Amino acid sequence: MKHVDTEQRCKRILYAIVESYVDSAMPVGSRALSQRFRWSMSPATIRNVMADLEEMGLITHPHTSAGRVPTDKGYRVYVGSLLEPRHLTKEEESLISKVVSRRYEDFEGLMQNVSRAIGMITNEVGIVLTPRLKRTVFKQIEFIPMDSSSSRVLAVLVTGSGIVRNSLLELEEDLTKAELFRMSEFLNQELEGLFLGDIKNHLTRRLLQERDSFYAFLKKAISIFSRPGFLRAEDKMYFDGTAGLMSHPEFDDMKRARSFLKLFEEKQDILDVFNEDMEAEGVKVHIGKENACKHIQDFAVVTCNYKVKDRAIGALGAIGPTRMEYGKVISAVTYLSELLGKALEDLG
Amino acid sequence: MKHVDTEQRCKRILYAIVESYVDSAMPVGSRALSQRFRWSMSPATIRNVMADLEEMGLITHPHTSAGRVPTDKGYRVYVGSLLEPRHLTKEEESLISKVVSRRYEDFEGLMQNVSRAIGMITNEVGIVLTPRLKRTVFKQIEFIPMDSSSSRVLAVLVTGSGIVRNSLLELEEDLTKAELFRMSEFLNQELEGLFLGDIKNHLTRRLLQERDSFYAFLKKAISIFSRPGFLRAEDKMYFDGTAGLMSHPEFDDMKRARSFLKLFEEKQDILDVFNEDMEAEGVKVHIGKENACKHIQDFAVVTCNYKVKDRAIGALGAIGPTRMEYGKVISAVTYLSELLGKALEDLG
DNA sequence: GATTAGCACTCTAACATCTAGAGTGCTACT
DNA sequence: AGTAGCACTCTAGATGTTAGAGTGCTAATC
Repeated sequence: MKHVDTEQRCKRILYAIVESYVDSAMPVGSRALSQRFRWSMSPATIRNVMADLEEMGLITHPHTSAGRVPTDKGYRVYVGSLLEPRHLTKEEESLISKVVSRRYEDFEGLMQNVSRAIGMITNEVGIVLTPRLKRTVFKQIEFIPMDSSSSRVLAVLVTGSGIVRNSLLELEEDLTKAELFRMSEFLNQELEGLFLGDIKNHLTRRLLQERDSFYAFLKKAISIFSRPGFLRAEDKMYFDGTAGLMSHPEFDDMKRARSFLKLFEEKQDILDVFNEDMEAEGVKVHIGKENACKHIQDFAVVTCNYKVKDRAIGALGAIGPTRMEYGKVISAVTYLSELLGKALEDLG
Repeated sequence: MKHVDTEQRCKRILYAIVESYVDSAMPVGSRALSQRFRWSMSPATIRNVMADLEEMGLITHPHTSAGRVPTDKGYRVYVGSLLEPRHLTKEEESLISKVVSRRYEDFEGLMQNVSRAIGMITNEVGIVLTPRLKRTVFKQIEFIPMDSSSSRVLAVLVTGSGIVRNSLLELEEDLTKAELFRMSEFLNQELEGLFLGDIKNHLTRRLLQERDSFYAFLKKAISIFSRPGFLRAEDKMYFDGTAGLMSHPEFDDMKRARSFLKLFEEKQDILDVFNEDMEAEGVKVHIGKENACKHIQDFAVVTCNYKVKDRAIGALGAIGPTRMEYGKVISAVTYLSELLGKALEDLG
């Protein structure tokens, strides 16, 4: 008997529906699909399969006589088990290397350009989060007194990834210039190569072994690193491609366009998704209702962390309508996370 | 005879047309206007005046039987001679002080919040340019060697407005730590209070008076300030309110929305307008075709410079459809330019 | 039993037609 | 000069119609 594996066929058809819908944004009918398979199945057969898929909740009807559209769950299956991995084409890679010059001038520019590259390749909005300070390694710290009394001091912190962070300290206890100098010398020697997130613990452990005058000195050091906002608050997010996204037909409805743009003004919702994903390995995809935040539930988010010296220190990705070219987006995000990691390593 | 000054009447009617159209986005008819004037003029009279205004090029018809709409020129007359200055309401001021806390934490946040405040008050996109470095005064410079050989040095420049600018220098000539220290000491004493833009000239003048070993030293100092990108390239632009803007009916056409968003991705066109206006005094308004850049010709831009110690150092403003509440926008932009100036002075 | 052809049915998008109403410009009257 | 009246124009919205794409079901076929 010529009995084809029905499960196999279901998959092929779901695959075709997603691809076709992603491509054209039009509901997919049985006839068109049959053509796509070079008439190896009749429209009627396909209709039967479609009815099954609908039963399973993988596709829907907008209305009785329209074609089928994938549901969030449908996309999920597509991404999870149907989509074969692909790589970027040579053209895409060369486009990226044109936008993200290996020889970056400044840190901000690098972030901006990576987000732009993602946006350009995927036609969705590209997003890059700055490295979490706590996950980068300490390299150097210097104190610059801003007035004669040394009560206002500018701390300049340099990390292994070449990030430079300024922080204005208003010190209650007066420190003489000499003391400040001693402080930086001590810290630079003591903390070399430590992760910024581990510094406070390290110093506290050190404290337990010491006493006398050095004890007070260490206390001061710890208080500096304990200042609120000294290591935090650098959750900066770069994004690019909002204009390009407006060409998608899903934004013909202004209300959606507006709520989408609002995401980028409030930022927090997006940051939450990326921060959460930073822990896990590799590419993560959140489709529609899978998102915890309800403002994002109309959209899909693809994220990936990027690493320096095998340690995940930040995240990047893309966001757009659930109807997106997942294959392309995933490969772009993967590629650029590696690129960014390497770029930051060079800088270190 | 009861003959009213016709010029006066023209003005009143143009004024009413603009106000009404700005408010409702609907072409204004003679009947509605007559009502607005409590029937002190008949629709027919108003029609005659309207015909005159159209002759003068201040208003137009979208089509034969539609009401009138102001032209760019009409808005220009309205802004130039009809609009009486207004101030922000108490509510608006308190909204601003909620968004822009007088006690800002960081420079970036201040910029971001000012642009947000403009956006929220005006319902257009608020824009703030960072202070031009060259126009701020020198306060302090320090050099931090990044490796033992001192060939890579991080220069930290602090200005009078509290801006801190980092710049990684790759020095060809090796400078010993001692030399670097001498250099910063010398510069800090020599340049105190100078505008950054004047530094190179100042040092060069100084050079002519000196000779011997100090000559070479000065040469090195000059070369540092001559590095491309050391004082430039900080043309950063903050903006906020793109989401709010999408509620304007003029963006129902996605193509316009897209071209508008593109302005903020390319940035340069907007920067040009603001940079140009920074020289002139007070608020500047560019309406539609008045803009040199053709991508902006569908929109209106309101700009104002902001000052620290009576010197214009940066610019801020708003951008939106030509149909905007010019009175409100102008007062918001004025108010916030003063606020920002003061905030930066406090920081200095 | 799996697949397909055929058919009746449904729904939408696109087009054409019509109408009410708002607005105009002109002319003649006050 | 200002106004009322009137014929005319144009659009937005309502209504009606149709072609086409798509479905689901049943019966025939492999």
